[in-house]
Amino acid sequence: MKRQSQSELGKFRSEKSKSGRSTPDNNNQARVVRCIRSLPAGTVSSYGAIARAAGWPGAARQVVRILRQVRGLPWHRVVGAGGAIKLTGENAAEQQFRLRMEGVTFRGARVDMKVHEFQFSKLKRARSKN
DNA sequence: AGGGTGACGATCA
DNA sequence: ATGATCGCCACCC
Repeated sequence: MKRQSQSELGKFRSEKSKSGRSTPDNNNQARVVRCIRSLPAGTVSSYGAIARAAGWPGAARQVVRILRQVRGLPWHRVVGAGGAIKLTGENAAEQQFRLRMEGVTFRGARVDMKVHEFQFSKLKRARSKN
């Protein structure tokens, strides 16, 4: 079912990118960076959620790329969907450590999203008339 | 141009 | 919970 949403997003994106793609992905990158920097300590968000919040749905993998190249970002506050730590080995351990240091709690191996997932303002959708 | 690659995401067996 | 698939995106040969 939601499988379809991915292809639909794809269409939406490609059409839109064909018409309004004046700036490659610099703008997107800038927005993604802002979203990541806006994450308060003790909260987390997912790659996909960041992408959507930045108005770039479906670009979870790009979020990762940005996360890797832009230094100084609170990278540990970005996890996989459902709160999964996607890094491996030492890196995963460090991310978990950093999160715990900020008071983030886990449910098994995943971050307790119910409690720590940052809610990006969804005014875009909410403000149908404002 | 064509194919491979990821700190991804959703589904299904 | 785990692994396989398939879709998606920009990069990098």
